[in-house]
Amino acid sequence: MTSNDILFKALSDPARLRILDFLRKPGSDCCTFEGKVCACDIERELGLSQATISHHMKILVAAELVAATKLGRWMHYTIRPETFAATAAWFAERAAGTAPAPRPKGSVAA
Amino acid sequence: MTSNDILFKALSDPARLRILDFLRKPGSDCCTFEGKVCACDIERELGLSQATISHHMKILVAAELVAATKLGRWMHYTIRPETFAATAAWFAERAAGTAPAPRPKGSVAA
DNA sequence: TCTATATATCGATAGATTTCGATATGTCAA
DNA sequence: TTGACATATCGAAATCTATCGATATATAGA
Repeated sequence: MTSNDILFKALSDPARLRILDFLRKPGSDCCTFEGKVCACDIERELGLSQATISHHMKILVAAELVAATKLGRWMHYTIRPETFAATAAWFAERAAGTAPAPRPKGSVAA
Repeated sequence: MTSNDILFKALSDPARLRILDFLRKPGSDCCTFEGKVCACDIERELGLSQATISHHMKILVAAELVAATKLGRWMHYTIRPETFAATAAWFAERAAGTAPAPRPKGSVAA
């Protein structure tokens, strides 16, 4: 599996897309603080079991879409903008029809 | 299923990613003509059965990643750059951390 | 240390997905 | 119309995935 395979597999589940959306605009309940969202918030937002949320977060972190930091008992999650930016470039490249190998540097249309 | 779900599911299979790559830089064999690739070329390139390729192409077309045109007995496939551009914007939006709803028009960082 | 809480892991199950061979459909050329 | 070829669809097998309850691990507080 390439890292692209891992990335797109991570994005290919509706629950995980909802999690990414929630990380962008979390509510002001519970442990959420300064855009850092804890797992229990996500669990309540999605209505899935704790085990399932833990599983999804592991996949999102492995795909480098989300960063995880442990604060005491809580895990706090945030979007990783670099990965989104790199993926935006991947799509922009293909939208522009340019081949990946023989491209002059700096020409990514992102 | 939203159209994003369909799109990301279409991208979440290694065989389909290889097909998208091949559509960008097809060889000069067989029916390939002016960047239009026929199903038999893809079949030979990937080493999968004809039924499997047909299945994958259906998914890529449904996700609007690929356009299909029938020429006589042959199906010719091409990348749909609009979809890649729109998806690039989707990622760029999230890389920039902007929310989708209350955003002034024209501020997408793509 | 003991208890409560937050998250991770395990094992199982239901449902989805990939893949194939077989067959159907559609199109061109005799 | 008939035969050959390209692609689509069908039905089945194997594998993968999402989900859960149960349990383990880790941390904070008493």
